[in-house]
Amino acid sequence: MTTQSHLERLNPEQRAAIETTEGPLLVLAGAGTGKTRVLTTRFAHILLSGHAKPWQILAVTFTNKAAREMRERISALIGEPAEGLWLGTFHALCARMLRRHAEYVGLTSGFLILDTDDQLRLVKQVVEPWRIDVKRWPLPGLLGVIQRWKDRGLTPDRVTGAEDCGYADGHARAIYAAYQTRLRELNACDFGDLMLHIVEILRTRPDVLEQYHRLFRYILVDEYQDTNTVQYLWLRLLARREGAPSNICCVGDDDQSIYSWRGAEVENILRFEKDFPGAKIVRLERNYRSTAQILGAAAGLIAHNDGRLGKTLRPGREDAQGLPVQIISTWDSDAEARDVCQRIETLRRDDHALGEMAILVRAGFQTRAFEERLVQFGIPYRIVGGLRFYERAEIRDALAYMRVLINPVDDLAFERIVNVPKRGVGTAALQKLHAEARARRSGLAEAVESLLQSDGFRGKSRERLASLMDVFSGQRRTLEKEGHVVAVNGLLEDSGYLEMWRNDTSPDAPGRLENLKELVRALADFGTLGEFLEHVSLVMDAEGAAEEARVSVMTLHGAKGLEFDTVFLPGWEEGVFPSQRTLDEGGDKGLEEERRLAYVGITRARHRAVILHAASRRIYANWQESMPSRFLDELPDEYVEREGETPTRRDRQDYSGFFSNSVFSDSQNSTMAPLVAKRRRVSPVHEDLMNSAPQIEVGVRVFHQKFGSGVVVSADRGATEVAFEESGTRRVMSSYLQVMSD
DNA sequence: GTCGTTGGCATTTTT
DNA sequence: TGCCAACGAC
Repeated sequence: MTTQSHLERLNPEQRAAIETTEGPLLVLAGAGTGKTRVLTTRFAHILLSGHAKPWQILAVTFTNKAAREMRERISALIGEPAEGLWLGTFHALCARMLRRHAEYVGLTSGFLILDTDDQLRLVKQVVEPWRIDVKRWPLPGLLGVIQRWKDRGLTPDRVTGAEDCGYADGHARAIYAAYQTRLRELNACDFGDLMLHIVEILRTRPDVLEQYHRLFRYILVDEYQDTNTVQYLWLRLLARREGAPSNICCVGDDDQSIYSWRGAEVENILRFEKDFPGAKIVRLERNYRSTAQILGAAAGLIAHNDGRLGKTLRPGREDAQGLPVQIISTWDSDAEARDVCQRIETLRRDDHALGEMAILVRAGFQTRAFEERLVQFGIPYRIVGGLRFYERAEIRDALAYMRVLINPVDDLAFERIVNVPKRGVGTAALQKLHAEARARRSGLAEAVESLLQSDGFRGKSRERLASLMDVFSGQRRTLEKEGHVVAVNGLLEDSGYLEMWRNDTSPDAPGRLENLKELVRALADFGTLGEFLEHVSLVMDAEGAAEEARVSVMTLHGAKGLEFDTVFLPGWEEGVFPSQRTLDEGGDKGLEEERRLAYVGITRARHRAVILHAASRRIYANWQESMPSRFLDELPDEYVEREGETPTRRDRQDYSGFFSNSVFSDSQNSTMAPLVAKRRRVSPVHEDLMNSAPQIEVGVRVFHQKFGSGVVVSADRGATEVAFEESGTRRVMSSYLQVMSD
């Protein structure tokens, strides 16, 4: 096996990114520039050229999917299974390290990893002495505050008073400390702790750090732009070795940083050269995915952001000429969905695979409209995202049963299942249980046994709880004798859990049973139940069933890293995209992140990108007028084609009042926009209309298709405020108003 | 303790 | 508009 063969068919930049093995290296990899290929080939290159043994390379990703893909591709390159590598997600790798040194942070190596439900249950307990008004300070928000601190590498003692920003009346820091104490008592970690604890250990135990410095000769990091502060600290601790070069290679794209709200710090990538002196930077700019038009449109858009490291995607393919990016204006969100479906239909007739089309939305609520239409059109689709496999209630329940099986003092799990199926244990009984457990200084399960003996339960609930405890002890014996698959089957059966779903008449019950079957099937792939649970808490994700011929509907965030022949990008309207909330909370930074999200969206497309916006959108209960997104104006004209145009911001002034006595009679039939005019090609008829249009002024009576008649309260450029008779005062676009002649 | 009703509410979510 | 959570009635 020669190294050379792997370096063939790489462009010079990719080659440089692979062959520059020594010293810090930042690979700025634009969308579709062969990032994964570089990462995996680099890994293989280091191995095959004898620079390091497999276990001396640390390779970090964010998602399990990325880790899996990398592992597979490395296997293919080196011609053997890639096992025993330090390759995985930040969290999985940290968990692995933490199991080795858990005692330094007051845990044992068998610590439990909590899911979000557990966290909530725990914080609920912890917060009690503070008598927090949970209406004002919802607990998930409190957990969010704590999580942000953990993202930044702040243990409770590192949180300053000023940081305690007032959530929960300034008690957040104290609650955080108490929460951490409880976790320790339970020998448990939440996700944030996996990073936080190991960083704390590396910070305070030079001997441990030294151990890893000797171990890891090379570090590879994927999606560096998405790292948060703890992750950055962890990498920096590991990479900066005394008297040796920092062989850290970070691959990322500052233009695709879209997770700041989860604690990601774009600054990490922007600062790379300062953090790692002598760093080299390689830019991958040749895009092998998209047509020149798509790249041009995306480049024009992202150029509006400041503070970029700077990178311009160039078409890398010969056949890169293609269609312009289409911008479609529609009357309302229904028409938008209909339009997309019709286009999908047309493409399908022309033999385009449905699996190669995607509808990428800004927010989850947008999917519903598409779902309905797709059903109506009979187009197979799948909603990607939503609840992942292990987040489903039945899976969590089953896992909780398993956790109690191998660990009778796992109170969080026990609390979850003690009354599922119903065993007559409500809040009162639960409180009694907690009291008993506290008194005996034992777990809840033991408290149940104790109360059963002392007649603490009556009637049916006594019977059922006794039976539950018997099932657990019985299946624990089975576990030893016949293994975990048999034991778990027995447990779920005898506890009545499966029966509960069989008796459930709701339409999703069969699906849930199917999921449970799937879960039990997966058990067999693991040697022990403990291994399985570890895997599940860190790694298990919905491995989508083989790529079917379905249109994908997902959020822009969810689409990162994917590509499709055709991408539909609906809802490009001010307030929706860019999202009003981001604008309010994040200001200019927020806007830039939204723009990056738009950039991510466009660059998912290989051949066709279709952007849509609607003039009127139903959000929850009511219709809202919406302006075209400013991003539409930022797309360079030479790469786009506008159709069914409503005025964009740029020409709103010219067009306002434009349609007074007209026009949009057949909004229902037409998937075209209400306005027939095409940009920059205003016909004489239209000009005529424009000139003769009565002015919309304050006090004028107007009519609006959706809101009926009303009186203009204020008029300002395109946006006009109208007091409607039926629906109150609203801001609407004046081009949708007809002036009523008295 | 369970069931039904009401009222608040509603981005993005790699682990 | 539709969902979930918290509360009140049996």
